[in-house]
Order: sequence, then C-alpha cells, then structure tokens
Amino acid sequence: MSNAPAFTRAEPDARRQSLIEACARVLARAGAAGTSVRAIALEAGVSPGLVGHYFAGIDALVAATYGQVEAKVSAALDSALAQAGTAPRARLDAYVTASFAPPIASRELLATWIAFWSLVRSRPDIARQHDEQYARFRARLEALLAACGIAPARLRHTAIAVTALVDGLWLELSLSPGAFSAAEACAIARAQLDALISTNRSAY
Amino acid sequence: MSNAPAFTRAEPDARRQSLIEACARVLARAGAAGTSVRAIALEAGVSPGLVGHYFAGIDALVAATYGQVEAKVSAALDSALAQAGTAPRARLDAYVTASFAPPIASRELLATWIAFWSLVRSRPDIARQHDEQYARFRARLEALLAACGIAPARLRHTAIAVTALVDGLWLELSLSPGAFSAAEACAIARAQLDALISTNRSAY
DNA sequence: TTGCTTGTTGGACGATCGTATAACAACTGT
DNA sequence: ACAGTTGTTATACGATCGTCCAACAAGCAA
Repeated sequence: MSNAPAFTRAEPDARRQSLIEACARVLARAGAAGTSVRAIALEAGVSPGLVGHYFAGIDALVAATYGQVEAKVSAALDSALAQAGTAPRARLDAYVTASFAPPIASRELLATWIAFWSLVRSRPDIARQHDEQYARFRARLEALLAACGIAPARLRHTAIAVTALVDGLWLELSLSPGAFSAAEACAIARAQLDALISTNRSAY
Repeated sequence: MSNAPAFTRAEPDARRQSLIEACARVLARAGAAGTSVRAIALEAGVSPGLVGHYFAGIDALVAATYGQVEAKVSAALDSALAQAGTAPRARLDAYVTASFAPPIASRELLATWIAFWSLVRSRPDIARQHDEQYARFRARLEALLAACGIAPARLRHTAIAVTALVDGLWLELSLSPGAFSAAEACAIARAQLDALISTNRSAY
C-alpha cells in the first residue's frame, strides 16, 4: 500500500497564490462564462471546497486575479522604464512599446479584464478597486508626460487621453487581431504622442 | 367568464424586436451575469420557451441585441452629422460630441458591450460580426478625416487612433464616472483632434 | 508516541441554467 | 361554422452553478 499523502498542506499565501494563478489560466482558456469554482479547483489540483476557504466567493477570487494581473502589468511597465534611460521622450516610448508587447498585450488577458469589468457595476468594492488602479496608471503617466514638458494645466487631460488611446488600441487589438498589428498600434501611439507633445508643451 | 385571449400572436419581426429590447433592458438592469432566458422572457411578458423559437440560443439573442445597439449608435451619429452642416472640422466635432452624449454614452449600454465581447473569443461568427461593425465605424471616420485634409497615407492610422481614443474614453467613462466627466472627455477628444489634424495634414 | 489544530476533502444541498417538447389556442382560409 | 396552421404556453429534463459542512488526515507540539 502507498505511503503517499492524500494531499499536502500549503502555506496559506502560497495556496492563495496558486488559486489565483489557476483562476487566471481558466479565464484565459475558457473565458468568463466557463470560469467556475469547480473548474478553478480542478486546474489548481485541489478540492472545490478549498476555494471557499480562501476567498469569500468567486467574485473575490476574480477580483484578486485582476489585482495580480494589474501588478504584473505594472511591474512590466516599471521594468521597461528602468531600461529606458533618462531621456523623457525615450521613456514615454518605452512605456508605449511595453504596453503592446507581452506580457501586457496578451490576448489571453482579455477574459480577465472582461470578467472584472462585469463586476464593477454591481459591486461597489470592486468599482473602488478599479478606480484606484486606474488612478495609479494615470499618475505614472502624468509623471512621464511632465518630464516631456507638457504644461501643468494640460497634464491631467493629456494623461487621460494617452491612457484612453492605449486602452482603446489594446482592446481592439485583443478583440480583432486582424484589424491592425501590435507594431501598428505602437506606431500609432507614438505618432499621437508626437502630436500631443508638440501641441501641449508649456511655453519656455 | 372572461373572453380575454390568453395570449396574442405577434408579427414575427415585431416579436423578435420585442425580445431584443427586453434583452437590452435586462442587460442594463442585471448585467451580463443576470441575463438569462427566463429573465428576458419575463421582461418581454412571454413564455421562456418562446426565446428558443426565435433565436438559436441566448448567444444569438445577445448578438442580435448588440447589433441593434450598434444600429442605434450609428443612427445617432448620422443624425448628428446631418445637423452639423458641411464644414469638415465641425462635422468631426459633431461626431465626437455625439459619441459622449446620450444615447451613445449611456452607462446602461456597458453590460451589452461586455456580454458581447465575452462571446467574441469563442464564437467565430460573432467575432466576424464585431470585425464588420468595427470596420464600418472606421470607414466613416476615415471619410470625415479625409475631408479635414488628412494625408491619404496617414488616413488609416489616424482613423484607428481616433476610434481607439473615443472607445477608451467611453469605456473609462462608463466604468468609473467619477474619474472625469463627459464634457471633459469631449474636450480631450477635440484637443486630440486638433493635434492630429495639424500634424497629419497633407502638404498643399 | 500521542493528542491537537486546522488545512483539506468530497459530497450534499437548493437554485438556476439552457434546451427540448407535447399540449393548447389564436388566427387564417375556406 | 369549421379545420388547419403555427405562434405560444407550460413544464420537464439533465447539467451545472455557488455555497455549505461534517469527516478526514497532515503536520506540529508535547
């Protein structure tokens, strides 16, 4: 008879993490509609009941998964910025380039975003999470734009514009990859930045 | 005893239409997760089985609902353009203004878009529907931009950029209305257009 | 080794899902 | 007035959903 344990205990944080990663994989593979407690537990190699032990519900697990995706995106952007040197315009280009390259512009992330968006309307706490994450992205972009000489009075609107542009390109790129390529999205965003900077630069 | 009929027959097209409208209302009220065959039938005042009589499945009904939303958006844009006169720049402004005003920028439409987007990945026919609708929007925008003197070689990329910008602003406006106002979105898009036109105008 | 804590299991539970179908009744043509 | 067509109803069906919980066992302390 076997002496192998029927299951192994895990560090709570590690178990939470493995459930989040399993949730992300199921979302990528099966979409929002196919993401259930059972499918996630099967993917993680644990019992269905364990999900309820670590998360208040499946909504909380999806929100946690989105939070980790945002953290990875943020880390990828920071990494790209760190390698971009100090020239303000080059840093902005690096930001845009990274936005349309893996792991950010992965088509498999779309289901995670959609699942999260569908929770924003009915769940105030998740709406707040979205607002905070959006604010963080915009703040980072404002810093990059300020370094490029954008007039302070125009900073807020310019950052909103660039965020919307990148998000819109990313969304369309994910929904219909045949419409234009990632390289085109990158070129479009850079051209837009050129126009924005020359128009909104502060007097000097 | 009552002589009132237990139900009334409807013209097939009218019944289809009423089911589509009921689906739109349920999506707006309950979100994608709360949109079921039974909820739609209840909203339309018919029996659940009737949905299957007019649509191959609930996915087909959602797709039809999205198609009608797109038709209404298109009609609203055409109407705004018709009232905008002939000045190319004024027509572009009218396009943007209408994009952020009812009935297009209604927060209740978000659930319809999200429900549709979640079907794009797994259903090739729905992906094709999305591609066609996106292509139509871009084609209309290209015509407006061409009238403003955008260089032909830059037309495609500029239209993609404006579409992405408007979509990104619309999405964020719907997800977190507190981040910025519709008026701000309008102003941001117009400023962006100014920058784009002055940068991408053809030589003359 | 023994006992305790608790992470984990596996199934039960009621609700709800999408779909299929037989019976019914409203309208049309005769 | 009558029969035929078919839009419509109501229900049944199996599957799957999220949640809950008693029992089990892995690992730690003594």
